[in-house]
Amino acid sequence: MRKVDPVKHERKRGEILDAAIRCFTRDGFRGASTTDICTEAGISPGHLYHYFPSKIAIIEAMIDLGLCRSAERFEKILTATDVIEALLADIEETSLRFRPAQILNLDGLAEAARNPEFAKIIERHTEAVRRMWADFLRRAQSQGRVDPGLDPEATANILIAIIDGSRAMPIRNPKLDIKQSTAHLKTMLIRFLSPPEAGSAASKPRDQRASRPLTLVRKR
Amino acid sequence: MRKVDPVKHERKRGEILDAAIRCFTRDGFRGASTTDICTEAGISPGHLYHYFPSKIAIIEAMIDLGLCRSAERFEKILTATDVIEALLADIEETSLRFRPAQILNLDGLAEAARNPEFAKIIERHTEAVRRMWADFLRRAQSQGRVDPGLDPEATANILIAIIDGSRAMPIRNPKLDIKQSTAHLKTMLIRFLSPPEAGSAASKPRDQRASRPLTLVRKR
DNA sequence: TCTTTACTAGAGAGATCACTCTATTAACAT
DNA sequence: ATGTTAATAGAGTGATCTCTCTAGTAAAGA
Repeated sequence: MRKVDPVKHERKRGEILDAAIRCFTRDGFRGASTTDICTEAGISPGHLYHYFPSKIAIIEAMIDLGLCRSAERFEKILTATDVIEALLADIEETSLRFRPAQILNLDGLAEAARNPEFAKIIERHTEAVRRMWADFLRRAQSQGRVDPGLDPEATANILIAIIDGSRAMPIRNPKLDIKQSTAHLKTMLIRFLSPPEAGSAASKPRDQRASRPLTLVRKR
Repeated sequence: MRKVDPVKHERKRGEILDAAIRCFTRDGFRGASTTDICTEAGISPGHLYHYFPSKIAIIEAMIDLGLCRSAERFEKILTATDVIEALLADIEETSLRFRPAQILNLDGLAEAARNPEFAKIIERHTEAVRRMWADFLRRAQSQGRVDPGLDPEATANILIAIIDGSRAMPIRNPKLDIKQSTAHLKTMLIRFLSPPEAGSAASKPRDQRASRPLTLVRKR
């Protein structure tokens, strides 16, 4: 009897999934057809359905993969000491510059808005991310980096909303000045999150004072 | 010879458009078919194409209508004296509570991300809204209500991003506490926008001091 | 070596989509 | 009253979509 080789099987599945991600990024969940995915992956329809039971299964696998990756990214962020710099670096790299993240994020949210199964996945993911941010905020609060008067969960919600919103920025304005936008986001976050003691001077110095004691995590 | 009655024609067009909006809200731009729209409007396909040359034309008309309505909403906001309260009232009513706005906004952005024609429309709209917010911010700055150190255009971009992000919040978390979220958004906006002089006290008093001199615009 | 089963191809079924074409009815101008 | 054209219906067209079915090939265990 011949047995299925799990390693080979998983590798092939991964290849198909990558092709599918390219297609979905290019044309959207509804715009990309299984035929497109087959062409992109260089396989036949029968072959595709040997690895995935349906189109929605491909999308779900893709979302799971995306969630894994964003969790990994988050772990990396968590090693940083400064919430604001960490968040900004993440926003600039992933939200403002990385097109697929912008598109798939929007597509996923739009789909979740009308597909209950999809919504479940997004809600679960959001919950996980919120918990991570809230934990981090709590830690930052106990270290005096973040205003202890802010509710961590609600603040995490707002941070997530800011990330979502920044993903829409380059779409709304393709000529967006990313450096300037990042700088303004930084100002906003510092003023929002800093403990009140740090906010007692004039506008510009206030920003500096709030961010100086924190380590930078710029990736480049 | 019989002439077309522009009033009657426009009224019928409007009815069909309303039906289309309901369909697009329910199923998305790609998910809603012309057959669905016909059923919803109670007309035949031939009839639909008597009023609109194509499906994309219906969507464009819908977006134009949305832009008109958001411009109207904005005019109303502009009559308010306080940016922050005005923005918050708008966010709470339109973004956090009004489902169609959440869905159609996401769908429109997702479509714009891959359809250049669509992108043009969204970009034009965004530009108009940004100009409105920037004007308002400038006025608020000259009145000492908003930190004059903030660049109005860049700040407007961020406000738009916040609005976009808040529209995703109820989708990411259907059990969202809207009151609490509005309160946190308010804290964030006050700390972000207030002139530096207002930010010299402790956390809670700071919020109060920044918001007290401004007139409230609560709709209810 | 031989059998079994995974791997792979591709035709095509059945549904659905955006849209067209033809035909009928109804309202206005003369 | 009558001709002209708008308003409306609905069958149908060709394209495309997801997914199935049959069948051939290759590899691993007996």
